[in-house]
Amino acid sequence: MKDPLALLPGYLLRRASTAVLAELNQRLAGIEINHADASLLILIGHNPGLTQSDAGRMLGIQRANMVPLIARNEARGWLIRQQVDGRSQGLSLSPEGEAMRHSARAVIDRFEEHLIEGVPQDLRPHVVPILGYLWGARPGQSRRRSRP
Amino acid sequence: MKDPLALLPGYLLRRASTAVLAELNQRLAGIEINHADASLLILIGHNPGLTQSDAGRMLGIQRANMVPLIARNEARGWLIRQQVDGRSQGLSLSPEGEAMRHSARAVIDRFEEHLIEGVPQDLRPHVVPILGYLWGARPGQSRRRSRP
DNA sequence: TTGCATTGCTATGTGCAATAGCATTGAATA
DNA sequence: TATTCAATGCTATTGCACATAGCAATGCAA
Repeated sequence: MKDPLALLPGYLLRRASTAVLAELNQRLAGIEINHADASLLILIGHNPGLTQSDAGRMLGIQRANMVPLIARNEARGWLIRQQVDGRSQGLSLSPEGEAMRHSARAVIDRFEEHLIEGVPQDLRPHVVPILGYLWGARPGQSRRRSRP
Repeated sequence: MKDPLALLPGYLLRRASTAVLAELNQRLAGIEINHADASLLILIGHNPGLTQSDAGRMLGIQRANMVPLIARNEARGWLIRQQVDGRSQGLSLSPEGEAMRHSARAVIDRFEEHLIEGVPQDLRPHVVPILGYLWGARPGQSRRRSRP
């Protein structure tokens, strides 16, 4: 009953990701939000006026899939859109959105702390860099591609 | 235009996972298989006679979701089930399944190698352990839980 | 001004994971 | 041994994340 997959970084990455995401969402459910909405609020909070398309690019979400995400957060009273262009809309947080962003941020910070505690102390400084390399090293998936 | 999420392990983990998985599937598409089926074949190849439920537990897939997975791989002529019990079925690979497992394994090994090349040499030994900790440290998601 | 890229959007399909429930079967216990 | 309980494989359904194709309106650049 051995697991021939347990040494494959790709496999471990996927298993770790789903497990970690599941627990994060479980915690975020306590304040009635999910990780996608929380990420959006945090991103907009740090970059008010950001365009819907730009936000999608930074979050790795396609334009088409941004529509329900933005609509949902606007309907919840967290997001405000204002036309900057004939086509672009600048996004910003309402006061309620700002409050929610703070709450989410607190939950996430607590969770990240808990997460890192599962890693032996001497390896902790390497966690973020390694994940960054695993992500950023993907050619064609780079964070700074200009044309899809 | 700064990214306030870029330092969060949980966020990085998710982004890295989706990016890596996408590229792996792209490569596996070259031999007409996806990562889920490939994982199954590799697992069964190393553990012939494994039960459908056991395989699901090892792969983190629920019983209900194993049904189409097994059926698909049986329909492809890769998997063989034989009743060991009135209820359990032992899984094993057909010769074609064995061949496909080898091909998949080769693609995956090449990919993992490519993946690890994106990580600076001095950090490489830490990749698998860190991912293991991030995964295995999840309480309630442990690899060795007996009851769901 | 005319061609082209961008933006936000609709519609749609696919794959993965989760839940609830079911009949059959095996195992443990009284 | 008979009864209870858990496990197995399955159906049916749901929700979510992600992808593609296409569209009208708009901005930009040659």
